[in-house]
Amino acid sequence: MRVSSKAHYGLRMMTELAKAYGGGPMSLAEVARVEGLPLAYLEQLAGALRRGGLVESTRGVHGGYVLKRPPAEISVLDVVALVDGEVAPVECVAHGYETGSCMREGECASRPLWQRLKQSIDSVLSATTLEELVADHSLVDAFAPEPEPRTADAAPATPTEHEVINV
Amino acid sequence: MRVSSKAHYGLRMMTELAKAYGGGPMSLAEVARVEGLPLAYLEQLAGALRRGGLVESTRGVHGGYVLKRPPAEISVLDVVALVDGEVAPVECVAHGYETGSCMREGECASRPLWQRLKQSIDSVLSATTLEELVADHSLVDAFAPEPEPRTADAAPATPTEHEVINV
DNA sequence: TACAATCCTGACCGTGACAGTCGGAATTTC
DNA sequence: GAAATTCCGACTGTCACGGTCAGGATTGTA
Repeated sequence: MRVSSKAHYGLRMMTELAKAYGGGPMSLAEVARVEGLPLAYLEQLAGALRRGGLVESTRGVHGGYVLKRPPAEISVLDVVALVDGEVAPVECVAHGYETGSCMREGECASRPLWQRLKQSIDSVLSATTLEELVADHSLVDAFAPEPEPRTADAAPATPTEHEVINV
Repeated sequence: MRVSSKAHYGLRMMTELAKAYGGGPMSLAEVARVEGLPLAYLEQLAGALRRGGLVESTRGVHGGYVLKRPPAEISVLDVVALVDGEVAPVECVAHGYETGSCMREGECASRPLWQRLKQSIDSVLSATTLEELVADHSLVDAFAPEPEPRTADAAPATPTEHEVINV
């Protein structure tokens, strides 16, 4: 139940491109420098994002990458799905699943659960756009130098935010 | 973004124990037979569940495992967390995370997102108990001998179930 | 025209987690 | 004592992940 750092890197790259949106293309070398990520690795991820239609590339001296759609129209899910493959907690709720290939299908007690889980994850990830990410970021820069010290030691669970699921 | 089959196995085992709840202990050999899982592997998982306080074991000829709490009071999250380790999409939102060990902390644009995601996952997983799992299951057994033949060829996605998220 | 900056591709590789096995010890019942 | 069980540690094979490398293709600039 982890987000791969591949996806994480992809997201950071896309965030940079989102910041640069409107201007000229941004080179991977620049992204790698700013974010402190290995260039050669970014090239792979960028390829996936391009093939997926999220970015456009131009070669040559002042080349680089540009978002194909405005940041507000690219969700985190779009990015993660492209670099990481489809997000599905278990094979039988994946997109291309063929009925019957699991056996246990009739007796499987937990499939509805996994479907709920996938729904929930998809919902959260598709509700956040690149625009919001860069917006949050500048916000964090502006305010909140310290992240609000808790009174007592932090409680492990946070049942107070249960309604967060109704996005 | 997958549930390991470790967690899946653990859940299947716990479901069996939930069915057997109220009677005597159930042996792993029995679980392995019924669920078609490798015994030696189950032993590892059972150990984790026992150390985590979810089950109780008795050795010897009629020994086996028993749930320590009624199925209605054990959530899927309890099980997954024990066999799989804490469920956190990314390190910096994990339970034992120490502030400052990430660097990028100030500039990190996506941490709130991961926190939302974790919340969402936790919420779904802790909302389902073992009791519900076995209940769903018997329901499936009782009705629906055939999984309702679709009229046309099955549609790949199921956008009709979007409201499934509001559980 | 040469060169430098880019994208682009495929191959390669080390490490670690996962899934699973094995052998044997300890405990209990019959 | 024998059989059924839990318990434990060590071992292993496979595979995805994270990352590197070498080189080719394309394009702007001097």
